[in-house]
Amino acid sequence: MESIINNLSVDCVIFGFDNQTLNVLLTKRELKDPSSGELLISDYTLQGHHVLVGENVDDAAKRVLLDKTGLSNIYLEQFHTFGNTNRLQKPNDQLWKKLMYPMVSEHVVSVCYFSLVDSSKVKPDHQHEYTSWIPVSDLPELGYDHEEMIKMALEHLRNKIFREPIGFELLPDKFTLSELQALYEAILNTSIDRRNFWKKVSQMKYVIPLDEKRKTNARRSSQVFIFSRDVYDRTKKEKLSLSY
Amino acid sequence: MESIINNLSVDCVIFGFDNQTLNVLLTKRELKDPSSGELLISDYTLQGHHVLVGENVDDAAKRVLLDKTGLSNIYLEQFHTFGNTNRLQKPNDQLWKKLMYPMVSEHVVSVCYFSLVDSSKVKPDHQHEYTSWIPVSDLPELGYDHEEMIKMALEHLRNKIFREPIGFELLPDKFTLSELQALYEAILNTSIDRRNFWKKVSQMKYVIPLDEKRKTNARRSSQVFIFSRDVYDRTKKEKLSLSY
DNA sequence: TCAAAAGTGTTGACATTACACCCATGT
DNA sequence: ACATGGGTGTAATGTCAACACTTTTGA
Repeated sequence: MESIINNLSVDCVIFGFDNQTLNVLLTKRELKDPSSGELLISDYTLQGHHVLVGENVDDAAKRVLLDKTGLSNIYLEQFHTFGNTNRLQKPNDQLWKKLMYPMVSEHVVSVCYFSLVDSSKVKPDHQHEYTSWIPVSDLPELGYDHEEMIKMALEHLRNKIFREPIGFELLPDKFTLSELQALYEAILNTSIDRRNFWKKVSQMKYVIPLDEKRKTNARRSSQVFIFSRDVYDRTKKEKLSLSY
Repeated sequence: MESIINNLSVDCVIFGFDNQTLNVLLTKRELKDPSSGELLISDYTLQGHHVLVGENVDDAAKRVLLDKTGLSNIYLEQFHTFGNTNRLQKPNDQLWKKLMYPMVSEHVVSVCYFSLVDSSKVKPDHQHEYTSWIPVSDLPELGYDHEEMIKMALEHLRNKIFREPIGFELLPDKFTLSELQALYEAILNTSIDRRNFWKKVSQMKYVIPLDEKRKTNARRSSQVFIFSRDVYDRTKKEKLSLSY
């Protein structure tokens, strides 16, 4: 086993979308008193781990993502580093540390990433008993400063989704406009006019209609689209060159 | 002297504006061969230091800022953490480390901040011989990954200045619209129509005209404005509540 | 046939851009 | 008097939000 860097960790806020709600992947943390069976700790945490000796911090995040979802090459972006000395000082966290990780530093700095995955691609064997998708609108009690992390990640996601086409990372390759709209509505926690949304998206040349229809729960079957990063990158460059 | 955390540092990209160009505060790093007098190292670095044991990372950045500019309570925002294992491996950096900081870790992770200051407020005694304002458009050779840091900080600044009133942090409390416009033009590296700029700014209720004029180099004397964060925060809240 | 979601078009409000013009004043 | 930057207005264009209407098809 490779050795860890004692005072340095990464945490990943992994977002997924299930056609209805925006979820985050959390792991249940439970601790029972061995004699009485009393539940001493019962809360949730993000997916995280210490950085290994000789490992790039970004690679540590990729490793955590691969370990917990079985996925690589997916959207992953560092958004903030949490470095307060008191971030591990809540009673639950102190108890957990004392019993499970006694040699870890008292001041662990955590570099935090957010990730967007098509949750249908997360392999079932990685969704084991302690890890599950939880709606961001209904967060349970969280360990450490992980609630703050999720809130901040969500804020980042909301800001970024206006300017960059990252929403598609949360959907299957092929999607309908209703699905895309439901995604935006879930992330922004608002409702969007269907017709204006259609108009806006149809102007985006990088959202490409296929010669394919799909029957959803609607009466009428709906057009299927894909997102093309190639087209996006090209049209984006044009835009930039025009503004100069 | 307090002890440092071996593998953790902060770096500050401190921006200043001198009515003409956007500058960054850099420190000259020189090393001469004691016998031959040959210049072994001659480049620049950002303002940085290791985090101290028991210190919040944000506080370390504030400390660096206070040490290097004499200022506190100024705009400071974390924007990225640089954690690659190879970030200190350039020949200059290895040589410098070997001679000056032999016991520091080979893998130092640096949390990077950007700061906006009114450069007229930076105390002269802090601008000692090795520290000076350098135009961002004409960067010298930089140590470590500090060029990448400055580039990324500038990118952040450019994105953020559209959405939040942070430009004012770079100006004296009282300013004219020409000064404000010159600032935007310097940051965005573009030219803005004077009349449209005026219109846009006069719609911002948090940019308040004073009963005061100032003679600049223009024939006519120009109106003086101040920025009110109070008004901004209040009108911002209204906006948010309307959008729901 | 009718309810429900897919798809299309029109309009007015508002913001952005590109200009033309006058004002005050130091040289 | 005139050049220079300060200050004001107006028309064209583009973007965004609100809303009416038609199409398809399962129940």
